Amino acid sequence: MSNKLDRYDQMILDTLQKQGRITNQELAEAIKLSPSPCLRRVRQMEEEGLIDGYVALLNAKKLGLTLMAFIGISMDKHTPERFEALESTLADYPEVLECHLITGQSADYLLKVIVKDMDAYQQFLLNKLTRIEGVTGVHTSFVMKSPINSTALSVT
Amino acid sequence: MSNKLDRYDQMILDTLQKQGRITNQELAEAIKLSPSPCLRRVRQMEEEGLIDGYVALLNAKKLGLTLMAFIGISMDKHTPERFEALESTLADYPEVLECHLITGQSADYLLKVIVKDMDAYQQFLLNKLTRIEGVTGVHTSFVMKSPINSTALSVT
DNA sequence: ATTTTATAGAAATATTATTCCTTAAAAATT
DNA sequence: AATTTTTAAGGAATAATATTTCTATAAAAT
Repeated sequence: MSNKLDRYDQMILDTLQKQGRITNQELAEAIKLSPSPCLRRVRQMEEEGLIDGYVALLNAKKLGLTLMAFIGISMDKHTPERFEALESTLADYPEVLECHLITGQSADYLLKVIVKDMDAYQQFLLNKLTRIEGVTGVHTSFVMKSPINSTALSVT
Repeated sequence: MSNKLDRYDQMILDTLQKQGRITNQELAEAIKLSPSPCLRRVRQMEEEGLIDGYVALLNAKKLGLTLMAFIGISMDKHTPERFEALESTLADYPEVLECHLITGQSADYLLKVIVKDMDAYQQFLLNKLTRIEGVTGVHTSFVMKSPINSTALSVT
């Protein structure tokens, strides 16, 4: 763990967050370093877990997934059993991209969900979400547009 | 646009959503196809825009970014000018990972924000968010934990 | 000033991507 | 049903890239 990121590391992370499949040679050129030390730095940050992984981002619309929603969920009891059961059930549903335990609302969880259309949403709600033990309330906010949708964190 | 994804395409997308930097040879092996047609398929889906791009996902905690929040924003007027001004202002703030225009709440926008700590959050709120023209209300939900946090869409 | 440590750069080698060509299978036409 | 057309797979050669190893250099510590 040789913490503290210098300029090179920051530029590497900035670049990889935008172009995850850039070649090491192009990356090295972009940050003005030769390929060997550039690759060494990348590998070390991967080792350290600073870089969690690499993923392809798909176009939801082109896949026919046109409806995104945020769903607030209220629970009857706030016991670990209830929470764990809900979390592991949701983990098996591909519609659920995110599940956050939150403060500050009547809701306990906030979900981000992507489905094909309103019909699929209804199915998800009726057949999956509301059938989970302990779920007492559900509040849906549909997404009309997402002017910002990034995965890039600030490394400075 | 030769739509309709066959099994090979689905497997490619599934794999690339998990391992965005897998080599073409390993990918080909994983889906039981030889490297040439495998690469052809990947390139075509990139061309079609089905694959939006590739990114490295960083570990927020290890970067010192320990606080995630969802923020509901209410606006005074629902005019295009107000919306555009807010959106372009927020686009310049690296703390803001997502911005969604939503239905179903008193809020008009839902933001996903990641900052270093509560102090940084307060700065963001006071110096940035609440200074934007037209913002009348702000409601924050802090994230305690995120048992599910994925970018992978279902391709079946 | 000298040793130690850390990191850059160069070059050789191994691996991978890419292109081009051939072949096979499926679809369409007669 | 046979033939043509289209589509996509597989193989092999080539180009590009990653990876390793070694050397040199610069910074830090003694």
